[in-house]
Amino acid sequence: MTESTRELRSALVEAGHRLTGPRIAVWEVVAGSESHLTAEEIAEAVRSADPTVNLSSVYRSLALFTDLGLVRESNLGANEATHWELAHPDEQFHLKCKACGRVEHHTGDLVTQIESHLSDHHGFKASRVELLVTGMCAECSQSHSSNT
Amino acid sequence: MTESTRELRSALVEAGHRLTGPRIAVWEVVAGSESHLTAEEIAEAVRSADPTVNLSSVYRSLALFTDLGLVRESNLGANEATHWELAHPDEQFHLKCKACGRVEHHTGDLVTQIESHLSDHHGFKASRVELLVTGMCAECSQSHSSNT
DNA sequence: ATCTAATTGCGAACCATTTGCAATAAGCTG
DNA sequence: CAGCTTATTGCAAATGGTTCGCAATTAGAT
Repeated sequence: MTESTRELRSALVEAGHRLTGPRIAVWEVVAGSESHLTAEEIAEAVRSADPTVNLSSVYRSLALFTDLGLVRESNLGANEATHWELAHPDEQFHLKCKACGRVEHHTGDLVTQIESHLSDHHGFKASRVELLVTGMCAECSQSHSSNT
Repeated sequence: MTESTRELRSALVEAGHRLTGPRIAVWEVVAGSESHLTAEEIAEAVRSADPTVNLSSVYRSLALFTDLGLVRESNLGANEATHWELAHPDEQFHLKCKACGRVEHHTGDLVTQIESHLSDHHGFKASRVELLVTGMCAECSQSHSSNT
């Protein structure tokens, strides 16, 4: 049993759930990936290890992991399927390049600033911040412009 | 013809589109509402003026208006239908109260700060910023806590 | 090894959204 | 105003992501 599976088990057991094959498989995929994956992509990767795992189990595992705070769900654009990734704090937000399609994380204290501002001046207690910035990444801006 | 319809017409004509009944109806609803509406809600309101307007026409009108920059599409939570509202600048972001469900706008320069930071330090040129803060609004925090 | 409830696979259901197509209507043009 | 062309519409069916009901399976406790 890998280290990451051990972590999963303790999280599950603590919340009164069972450690099962499909859950382990889904977890390994999400935990082992740097990127944001759709349920279908996760299912595909899972099936390469165990072809019997069903798509609905993938969805169910992801929903459970989300509840437990193990993974994070995000919408990276209207009409796009939901993407999942390993849980990360709110301060880490998403930068999406509309040219190459890559989605990166960016960490800054700006999100924290927003939270304190809202709390201090407007009595709004933020529990979750979702920030998606769409635009052109440095590399794509270069290649799309005729430079000196 | 109302003032708002006139605005719509010039935007449509300028882009080579026609001013039609369904488009006017959809526009009046969106422009006349303070809140974020789903396509279904818009269709319902439209039908009270003209019951022959079809849901697909509502979708098509909204898609067109979005292209033209007249309305803004937003995801206010995973597994929720898309919501539309009159176009507004990025600096105006969304505050969603998880208790009362209300979605408000909040305007601040924080979004602009993020844009300049990304541009100056990371070469990332933002074209659109979507910021959704979920939490408890001032009123709900009060009523949910036993205060002094 | 046995037992029970949680979990799974499966297929069907669901919901928001999109699409193909024939019928309609907007806005020229004369 | 009538005629014409093409964009737009209504309809119904298709789509795609996600959820659900249920019988079969399996994790983990005894």
